[in-house]
Amino acid sequence: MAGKVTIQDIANMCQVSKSSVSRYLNGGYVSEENKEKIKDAIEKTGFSENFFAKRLKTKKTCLIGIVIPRIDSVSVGKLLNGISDVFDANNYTSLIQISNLDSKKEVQCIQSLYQQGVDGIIVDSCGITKKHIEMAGQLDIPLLFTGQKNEYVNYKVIDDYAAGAIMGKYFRNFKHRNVVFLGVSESDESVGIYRKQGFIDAFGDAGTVRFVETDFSFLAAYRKGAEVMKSKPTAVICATDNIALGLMRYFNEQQIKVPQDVSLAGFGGYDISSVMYPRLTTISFDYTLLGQKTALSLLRLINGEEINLQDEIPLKLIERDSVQMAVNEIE
Amino acid sequence: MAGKVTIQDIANMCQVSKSSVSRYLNGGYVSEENKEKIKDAIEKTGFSENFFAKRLKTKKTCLIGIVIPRIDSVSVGKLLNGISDVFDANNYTSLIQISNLDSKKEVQCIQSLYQQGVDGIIVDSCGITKKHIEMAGQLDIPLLFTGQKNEYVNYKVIDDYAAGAIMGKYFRNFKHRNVVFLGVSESDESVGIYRKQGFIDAFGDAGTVRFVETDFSFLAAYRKGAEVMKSKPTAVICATDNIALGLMRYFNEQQIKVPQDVSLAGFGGYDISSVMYPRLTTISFDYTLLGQKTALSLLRLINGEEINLQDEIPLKLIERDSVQMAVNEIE
DNA sequence: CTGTTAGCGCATTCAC
DNA sequence: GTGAATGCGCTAACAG
Repeated sequence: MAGKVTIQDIANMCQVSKSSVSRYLNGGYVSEENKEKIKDAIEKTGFSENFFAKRLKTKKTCLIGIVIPRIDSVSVGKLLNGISDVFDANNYTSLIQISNLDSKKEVQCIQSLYQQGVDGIIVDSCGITKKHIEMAGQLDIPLLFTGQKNEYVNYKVIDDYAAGAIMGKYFRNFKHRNVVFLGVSESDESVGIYRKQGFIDAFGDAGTVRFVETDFSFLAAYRKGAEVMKSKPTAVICATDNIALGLMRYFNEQQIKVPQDVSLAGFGGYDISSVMYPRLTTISFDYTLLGQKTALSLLRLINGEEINLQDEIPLKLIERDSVQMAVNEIE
Repeated sequence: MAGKVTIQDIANMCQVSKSSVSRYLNGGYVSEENKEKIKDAIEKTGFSENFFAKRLKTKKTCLIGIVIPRIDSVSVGKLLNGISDVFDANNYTSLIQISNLDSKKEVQCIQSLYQQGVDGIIVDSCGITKKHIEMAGQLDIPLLFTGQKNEYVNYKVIDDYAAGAIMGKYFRNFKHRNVVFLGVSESDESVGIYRKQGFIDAFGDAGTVRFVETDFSFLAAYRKGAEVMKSKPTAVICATDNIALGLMRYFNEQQIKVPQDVSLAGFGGYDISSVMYPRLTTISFDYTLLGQKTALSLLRLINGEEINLQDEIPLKLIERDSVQMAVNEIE
């Protein structure tokens, strides 16, 4: 029965004009006396304002669009948590659309969100194409990317190159000379290129890095086990914790001991990596913080302010039990 | 620059009235000639209708509210996937709110969603309180619960009792006589009561079932390891795969072999359970299907149709490597 | 401090 | 078939 009462109704009840009610609602000048009356009437009727009318009038929709690649991913979950922390606090509601890791669908989602009248859009992208850049230029609302970066658009990302570099230096110091980097396709620039390249550059001439390509799933990594071990590496660095987990299963089956027979490391710092056995050494990304910063930045953009693209998210190497000093063969 | 063009603008361009444009948009009578002109104008300008104005006018918002307990959970992710399958296909957009496993917040989310003018709400609840029931009665839009059930509200759930029963029968047949059920608090009726009770009833007088309480996190389960093993059970049944995973870490550390020393099983059928070593025997729930059915049911409710509460989701026991026949001590 | 007035963009009578 | 007129519920000048 609620929901049908309008500000006109409560204006009538209080013998005031609806302007006064509107002012009451929006913090304008209203006499104490009327304030009381209006407050009572609102409580009694259970009145709630009509968002559509309000938005139609004010142009500010207080709606944010978010495009994510998939929903069932730990990192996306944390990112979303961070984002909603900020938007909840600022009275924005978010419309979430799922691109299913499809770049084309991603563009469609942006379109659809735009049509819904959102004030701005966050895109957790899996690959920025020319089409994305084109849209970013055409739309009259701000677009902010995360997950991937590109010089022609606004973005807020993890510093994947730096993360790779930390890991590269770590394994170099641990005297590993023959390692495998189990990574993903370069179509995902962040993980496929920057993260890998950071590792390679920092590892430098310490030894050889062989690259094996897989995707983000447990299963694919598990299946790559034999190929990974072909070169008898002393360590395997996986582009994500998930990948490490899949490989771990292969190791278990083959009775390959971690870290005695081979060291293993990942990226991500998911909860799961601390509950595996052995616990996985990894670089943790604070996706929740990334989400918060991304949301904050979008808000700035919406208000016409500038944002700082270089404001990076802290990275932390979490040393656990899956890596040991290499026992180098006599050469 | 797009987004500002209204039906009035394109009406002017075509020398027709905006009524005609509106008719064109909504499939009313328009002459072929005008149809063409309007179509061209729309394409040229990139016109898109203002959702708020439309919704203000038509009352149908085509918006659905969804309340979930957390975002970073596999089951919630799958559920959401199923839900969005259906809503995407029916041109509904969803507003998602996160309750953080807090019953009070859940009610607030429902309120907030209602105020946003959604046509209906799906609540993936972690506990239905009197407040929930009260709201369900007051609101003039349909409310559909999932995750938890209650005789006073509409719901669509997994049959947790049946799932527990399948597991109970399984362990009974496998001759286990001294087992531990590592479950969660009864405040979560579905998992805490029905799932457990189903197990106990089906296991029956085959032996003793000791109950140990934990929460849904890996870590808590890991910490309960010692308490779980105190009674030297031949099998541990965990209320979720996550819980099994946490316990597994304890077993690994303690050199307790699964399934040789103790059998282990979970509920959920998450991907992760197939990549653990040993692979976890579990009961898989099709959360995606549940999501689809839930969404479909809400649509029916919105259209004033009846829904079938008893239409259950299929359950499947997935036998893998973590359970073996009990080697019973001579008695 | 308050009421009156005028739209926001659209769908929908109702005459033509 | 089409256009003019009306109002959805609300905010924002504007004069009082």
